[in-house]
Order: sequence, then structure tokens, then C-alpha cells
Amino acid sequence: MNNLVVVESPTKARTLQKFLGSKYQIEASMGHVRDLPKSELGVDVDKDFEPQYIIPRDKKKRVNELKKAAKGINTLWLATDPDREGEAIAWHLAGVLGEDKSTKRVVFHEITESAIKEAFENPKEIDIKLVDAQQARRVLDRLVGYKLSPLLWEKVKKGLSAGRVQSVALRLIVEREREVLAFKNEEYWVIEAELSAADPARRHPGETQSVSIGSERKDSIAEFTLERSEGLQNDKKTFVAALIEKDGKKLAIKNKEDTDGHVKNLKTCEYVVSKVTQREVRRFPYPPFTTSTLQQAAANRLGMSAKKTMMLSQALYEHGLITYMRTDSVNLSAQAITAVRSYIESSIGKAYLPKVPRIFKSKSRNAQEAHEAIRPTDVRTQGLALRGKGDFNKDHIRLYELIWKRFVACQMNEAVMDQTAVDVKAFQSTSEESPSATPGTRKPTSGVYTLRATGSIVKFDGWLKLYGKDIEEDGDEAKQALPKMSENQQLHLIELLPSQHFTQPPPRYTEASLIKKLEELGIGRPSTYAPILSTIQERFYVEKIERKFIPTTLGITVTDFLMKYFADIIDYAFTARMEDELDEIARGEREWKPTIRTFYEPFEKKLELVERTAQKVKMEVQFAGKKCPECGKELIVRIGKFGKFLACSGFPDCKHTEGLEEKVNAKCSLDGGDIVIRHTRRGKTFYGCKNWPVCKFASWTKPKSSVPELIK
DNA sequence: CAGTGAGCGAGCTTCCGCTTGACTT
Repeated sequence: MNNLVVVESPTKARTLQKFLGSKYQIEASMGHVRDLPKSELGVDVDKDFEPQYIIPRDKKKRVNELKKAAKGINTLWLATDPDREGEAIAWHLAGVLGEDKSTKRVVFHEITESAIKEAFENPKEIDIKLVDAQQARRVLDRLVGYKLSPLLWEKVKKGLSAGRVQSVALRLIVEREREVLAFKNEEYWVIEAELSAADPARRHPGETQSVSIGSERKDSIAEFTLERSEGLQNDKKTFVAALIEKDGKKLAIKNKEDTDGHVKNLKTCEYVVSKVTQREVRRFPYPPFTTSTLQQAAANRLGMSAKKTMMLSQALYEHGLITYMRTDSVNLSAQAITAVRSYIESSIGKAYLPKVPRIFKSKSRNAQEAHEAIRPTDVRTQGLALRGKGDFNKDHIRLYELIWKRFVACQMNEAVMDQTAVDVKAFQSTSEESPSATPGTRKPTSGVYTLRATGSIVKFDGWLKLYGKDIEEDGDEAKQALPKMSENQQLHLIELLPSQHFTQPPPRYTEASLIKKLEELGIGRPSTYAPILSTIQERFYVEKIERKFIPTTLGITVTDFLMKYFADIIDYAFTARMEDELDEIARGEREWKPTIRTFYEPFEKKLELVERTAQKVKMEVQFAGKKCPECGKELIVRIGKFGKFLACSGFPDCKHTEGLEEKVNAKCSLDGGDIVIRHTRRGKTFYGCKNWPVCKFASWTKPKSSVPELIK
């Protein structure tokens, strides 16, 4: 064997083997093979930031196997991803394996026979400028993380962590919480009027359409349905319009008294259509999935965590069902587009196929685009085909179907809606005038209310047939069906519907909305979104309650500390500026070491200053609202290395503590006490009796029944 | 299978980004 090819992943290795044949041995590196040591800084700041690279323990075995495979070969081909990290992996591989042999870098953006052939016929050198950009990124993150964290140990609490990414994620959650807590509800009222456009003289059978856009359920992908209610709705000819103006001025109603006044006036008004506007609106499909958008959609539509989404998609990927799941690209291969277009034409309908394929562009400025978008590898494989196959469960199938639908929909025709807005004027009628008079001629100039009704009719469902709209976009569009109306048409008031409302605070972040925000800020990468969410929870900086992130007192304290002294580093734009400089390094317009020095020198000064002058931070005391059973003092909530617990405020005189363990619906088989979730020192969860240490019951698995077992 | 907080002051904690298994607890 004369040729060894190294790629990152075993799946990519298998695919490549098919194209390259038996003349090449292909091995996977399993990601990076060298890194800075975990146990120390590993950056010599006095020697021009020279990084100290080692082979991490868990990579030793793989590297030894690679070394064995590289023995005696003539050519080492480095076929890692065409991006910053991929180039660095190639460089490290060359350093570990490449001595005394020819080393070639091959770059391809899609795994097709022609692209691979082209790459192997035109090998390159390793681009050291791109490697330097990666080294700068790596060293910067190490310096920030490994300098700030120990400062937190000293000034706040041991074991804490800070970093360019996690500290910003935490800051977002803390600041949002403050907005929520500072928010003052304001009362406002909405007055709606149910009106009838019935006209006994004329009927318009079939003129109205009732449209129900399948409401998005968390547990299923709603199918878009279009129902035509032939005449059913028409008989009523009623609709709802909301009060918006009085005498041409916007109305903001703040209380019940004003509402009652308007309602009283409106009761005796005449209602006339003043304006009907209709416009055609086109809705374009979403781009195919990237990691971030897949995680968001799986959370919003399927209720899956980012972690679960990644585990499921990994399995789909390894079985060859989808393309690579860690990507920031929305690009699609030419073959995939050809295949899906033919699928749409033959299986969905010619009307759904656009004349030309849709090309999507990446929105995120920091996208590195080493992979395709996430899509099914074969559009002809439907989710149903996975049923009962291999180790796939229901969730694998649901996720696959989501990916499949999003992909097919992205190459379908846009949906076309007719949006109608009807303005209605309401004013006091003058009784002397005959009812046959033209309504428009007797409009008074003051005391005129304007009401507006909006409706939407889908003329062509297009891609919505498959994918539907995203939840957050739902609701802004009224979906009522409006009867056919014309200007100056007289309407009849059926009922006035005043309702009290309160302004709502901004929503707390969910996994989905936080990932979305981080991606917008260019913070984090496809491989790190899910781990970031885990990190800030493992440190007890935030808690997830009913799917929403809420900071703990610890998280708030850490954020306040960092904001006070290192606001520039947890600035939302810090990463964006860093990326600009990394790009300059990659283009050869800047050197990495001076770039790091420019950052580090003031940072180091600040570190010294804070270390010398800052007081140890006292965390805000959180009372538990319970008295200590031993000494009667207040219990307080503390955060220890296993999470929250209750402790006596009289510490250290009183050492009483209480666990805050999560209860499970089960009773102890020994003494009938509640079973609670506990953790070993190493963090593994187990189930134990609440009455420990009196009762010694413990189990790795969840005890099933809440009924105590019979004594034999 | 099991505890947290103070200080005493061992020995250790910590970053981001790339990728999958695993010398068994």
C-alpha cells in the first residue's frame, strides 16, 4: 500500500473508499489529533505565545494506529475539511505522521467522483496562513478561558468557568431575566366588533373560502390543509373587525372606563365599509437545514433538545440517510437538486416545481461552508421506509421526516395568498334620513371610528403543502375568512367584544431561541451549540424550567463580575471582531502572534489589576422561606458542587443541610420513603431514598412502582 | 452509589472546536 488518506470521520472514510478504490488506504483521525494540554495553560506568553501541543490521552490510540498505517507508505494524503479547523487538523497530522514522506493536501467541497478526482489530480500544500488563523483562535480562547476562570475561583467560587462563548451565552440569559423582572405590565383594551355583511337581496355562494393553516403542534409536523367551505360559512357572512382609530387618530385604550365609553358609542353606530384593499402575497420556502436551524426546528416542532437532535442525526448520518449534520452551509449539490426536482415533478405535481432551482445563500457571515446543507442523501427514501429497520425508533423517523420535508419544500414553488384588509367606518346615524339614502353622503366629520378586519386566503399552497410555517411566524396573520365586500356597503353590528389585555415582557430564552441568537451574533460553531447549553447548566449558572432558561444567583453574580471588569470580552461583538482579524490572518494580511499580543497585553494588565484590587464577591442571599429544624434560623438556598441545596443561615455554628432533590414517582422498598434523584461524586445519576443516611436504599435504575414491594 | 457552605491550604478546577467510542465504574 503506497497511499494513505486521512479524513476526520469514519463515515467520510467509507464514502471516499468507494470512489478511490483499493489503491488507497483511508483512515479517520476522529477530529483533532493534537491540542494544548488540558492541565496547564500550554501557551508560553513570554516566548511569543508559542503553543505547546500534545496528543491528548484519548487520541493516543488512534494516533498510534495512524502511525502504523503510515509506516512504509510513499504518499500521505490529507483530505480533511476545507475550512480553518480542517486545515489545522491536516497540519497537525503532517506533523505527527508526515516525516520523511511526501505529504499532499487535497481539498474538495463535495464528495462526488468528479470533485474527488479533481482534488487528487491537483493536490496542494497546506495553507499555513489558514492554520495560523486557527492557532490564533485556539490560543485566544485558551488565554481567555484559562486566565478568567482562575480569577473567578479566587474572587467568586472555586470550580467556575468563563470563556469567549459560554460567558456571552450566560450574559444573554441574565440580561433577558433582568428585562423580564423589570417589566411592568400595562393594561390595554381591544374592542372588536362582530359584523354581518349579509344582504338578503344578493347571495354569493362559493365566494368565501375558509382556510385553515394546519396549526403547528409540538409533536407532529402539521400538514397544510386547504378547505373550501362551499357555502357553509357564507350563510353567516359574519366577520370580526378591530377598532383602530377615532377621527383619523390611532386609539390606545388604557382602561375599562374608556372602553365602556367607546362601546356605548359604538352600540348606536352605523357601520359602512370604507375601503377594501387586496394584495397578493408570496411566501418563499425556508432554506434547507444547517445545524443551527435543524436544532431550532426540532425543538419547536418536535420538542427535542439540541443534544437529542444531534444524537439522532448522528445515527441517521452513520446509516447513510442524511448528509453531515454539523454544517453552517445551505448549499445543495447539483445531483441533489436534480433528484429533488424530478421527485417534485413526478410525485407532488408539476405545478409545484419552479422553473429554475432555488439557490440559497448563507446569512451568517462567519460561515465556513465546508459541508453541504443537511438533507436526505436519497430523496426517494421516505420516513416510513425507516420503520422497523435497524435500530431506528420513532424519534429517528420523526427527525428524518422533518429533514426530508424541509429539503423537498425548499425546492418547491412559493405559496400565493390573497391578503385582504377591510376598513369599516362607524358613526352615529342621523335618524331623519331615509334608509335608502346613499350611505356615503351622510358621513359626519367627527366621532367617526375606524375598524379593520384582515383576512387571508391561500390561492396556491406551494411548499406549504409539505412543510408549513414556523411557529413564531404564526399568529401575526389573521386567518379568518372574510365575506366578499365592496366599498360603501352597509354592515350590521351583531356584537361588540371588548377584552382586557396586558403587555407582555420579552420571552425568556429557550434552547431554540438561544441557539438562534448565538448564531446571529456569530458566536459558537455547529459542533458546539449543543455543548454550550450543557456547560452553562452543568456549572449551575442557569436552570431550565419548563424549557426556559433562568439564571441562578451564581450565574447573575458571575455575569456581573465579568461585566464590571471584562465587559470588552463578553461584548456581543467581540467574536465578530475576532473573526475579522482571523480572516485577515488567513489572507496573509496580518500575523497571528502580534495579533494575539495586541489583545493580550491590555488583558494581562487588567487581570493583574483585578486580582490585586477586587474584593471577593458576596453572592446575594436567597431565603428558602423555611426555618432550620435544629436551631430555628432561616434556611437559605446555596449552590454547591452538586447543585442547589438548603443550608442553615447560622453556618458555621449550625451545620444543618437539606437536599433539594428531584422526586420521582416511586417509594422506597425498604421504608416507603420518597425516591429522589441523586448524583455520585463523578456526576452519574442514581436513585436513592429520601431518608438517607437512615435508610440505605439506592439503585442505578429508576424504581418502577410507587407501591411498596411485598415482604416475602 | 451519598454531598455541598468558612478557613486552614494539599491538589485540583478551567477554554473552544474537531470527532466517536468505552481496559466497568
